[in-house]
Amino acid sequence: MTDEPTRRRPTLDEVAERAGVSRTAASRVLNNAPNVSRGKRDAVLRAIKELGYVRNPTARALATRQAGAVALIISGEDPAVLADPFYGQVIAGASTALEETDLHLVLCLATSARGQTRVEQLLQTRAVDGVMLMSLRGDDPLTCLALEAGVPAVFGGKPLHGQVPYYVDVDNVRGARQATDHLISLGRTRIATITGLLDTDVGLARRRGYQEALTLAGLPFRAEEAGDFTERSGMAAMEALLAHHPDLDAVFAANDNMAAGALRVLHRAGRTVPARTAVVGFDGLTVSEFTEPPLTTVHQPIRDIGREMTRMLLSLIAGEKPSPLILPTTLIRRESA
Amino acid sequence: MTDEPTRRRPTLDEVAERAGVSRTAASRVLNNAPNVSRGKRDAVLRAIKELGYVRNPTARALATRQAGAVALIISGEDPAVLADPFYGQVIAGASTALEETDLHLVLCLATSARGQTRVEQLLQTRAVDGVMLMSLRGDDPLTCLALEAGVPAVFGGKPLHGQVPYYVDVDNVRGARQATDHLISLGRTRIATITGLLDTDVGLARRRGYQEALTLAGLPFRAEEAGDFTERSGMAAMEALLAHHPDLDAVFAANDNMAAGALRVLHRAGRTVPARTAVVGFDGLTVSEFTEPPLTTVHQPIRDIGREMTRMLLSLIAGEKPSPLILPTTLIRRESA
DNA sequence: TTGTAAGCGTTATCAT
DNA sequence: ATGATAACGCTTACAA
Repeated sequence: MTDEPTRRRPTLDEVAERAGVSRTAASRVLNNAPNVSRGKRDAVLRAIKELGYVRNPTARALATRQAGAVALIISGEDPAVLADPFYGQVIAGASTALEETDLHLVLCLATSARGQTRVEQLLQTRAVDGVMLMSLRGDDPLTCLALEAGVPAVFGGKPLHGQVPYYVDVDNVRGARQATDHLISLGRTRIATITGLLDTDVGLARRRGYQEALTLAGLPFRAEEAGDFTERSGMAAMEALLAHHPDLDAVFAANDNMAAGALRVLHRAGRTVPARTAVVGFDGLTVSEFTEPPLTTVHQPIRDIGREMTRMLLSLIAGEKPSPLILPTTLIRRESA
Repeated sequence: MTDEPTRRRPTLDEVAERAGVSRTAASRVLNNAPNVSRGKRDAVLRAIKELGYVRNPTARALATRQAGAVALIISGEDPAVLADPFYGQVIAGASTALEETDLHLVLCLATSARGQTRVEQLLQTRAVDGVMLMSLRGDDPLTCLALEAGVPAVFGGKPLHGQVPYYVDVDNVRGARQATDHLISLGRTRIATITGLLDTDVGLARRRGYQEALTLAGLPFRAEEAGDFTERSGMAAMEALLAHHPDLDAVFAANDNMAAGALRVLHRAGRTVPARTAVVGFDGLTVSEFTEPPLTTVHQPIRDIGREMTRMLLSLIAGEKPSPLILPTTLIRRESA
């Protein structure tokens, strides 16, 4: 019972010796290879138990040339991006998917010069068996770096420029149209939008969905203000919209955070929601249930995005050629529109 | 310019050969050891550049017996814990602190049986050089496992049972008292609380702070309802409180999420905030700025918690004996109380 | 300052 | 089925 604080842990050789077999045989048992007799297998298993052997993952990694880990790389201007609960969901999805395997998840924030550098090193040294990349901005050098590094890479959301072979995305254009169409079906005719970052595919796609819906409905009114997906930017954008277009009767915000910011501004401006101004968000985060009023929003299956990115990456690592995946969005009607 | 898809990468031996020195010398340059002549160093550096050498972290790890990574382990019932933006902040803090080093961050969710098992393996195989553990429940086996595994471990928040030598925490009792005292100073006398999980130290400590404040103020009124830190539980708790104590005039919720849930219920019940019922939360998450009305809350420096846990772990890994750290909380006055 | 040689703890190859 | 033997790519005494 008295465990030494740091006793050297047994090696496979010691297990083999104790079991009276070769190290090779012991290794075979560990990797449950077929070609090992019942007797020896049992002996090895017993020795492992008696010695409390655990295999050294690093040595294994060196010999197999597999890192035993994949990375989730989150880009952005600022570590504060993680304040967005969106990422937590992606991480949860990825993490759950990895539980089936024996791969670890390493998390990288490429949100500073130093962070970028470290990600580059990660890619070049092949410290992981594959990478998932999220929230890349338009000209993010990471896109190329990842592609050129030759490690399996899947993207969360299409990067803005260039083609990437493997990605998981949602149909942002369609989602934005669902949102806008809903507002139109409510009889709104002066619908504004708070866009996301316009140097990202999501930002652009959601704006396009908004524009298409209006065009198809033959509505001439247009009013756009750019945000950056944060609540604060949503407030600023809403203030600007109100200043320039006091006659607007609805707003489509490109995500829930910005919609929440917009709601505050509308409230302070004394404009009732939805009576005077209807609001629709995008994401379906928990926050959208607890704004006042609760937000009508376009739900995207965020956990699934993380899960599917991971599965796609595993498939890629296994040498397959998976197809890109587009997940569906659904409109959730609550009280804000 | 035509890079082969998978060309074998040069080894240190090849660099050494090219530079016309021993592998040992090359290794010394890499680890910028002092004992290597200017001339050889330059030659090695040049060879590295010409060959595009990057050192293999796995081999290095095997030789140095250091994994080159630390883990952040998040416990809980359900991967959904990550929906709480709280963790994103901790991760951001940890990640930023690690940028200074060459350690990677591996993220583990011990939120399922499988997840628990994998964490155990992580600990036993020493796949990381140290671990940070968060949100441990009262009898979480992880506490002991981590302690017994003999890997450097720092806890985020004191575990409920037993003593742990290294942890970073905030003064939850004091924070809760700040909140409750504030309500008292507002003239409220029938102050209820929505507690957090009562098998965690945070949950208990914040309840204690609430109780102490009332006792010191000589207020007899008590009304408690337990939540689990989620918005939904905050709603349920608020409903129960309203049912049993319709005369309450203030609520201290043990975190912002639950406070947000409470606000919704109060609103639906037609009780104005703060006029009829004042509300104070805890955390100071972004969400607290965008509830209606914005939440008065006890801010805790979440990013700093992540950062300090990391620093403490690094210090521990370096063989030092850091002292536990208690970070301060501050009351942020907004409109809800 | 420099290099030789011996690890680090596995897995993979190839006879037997 | 079995076991030597040679990788895997780096660090680190120890000796010169």
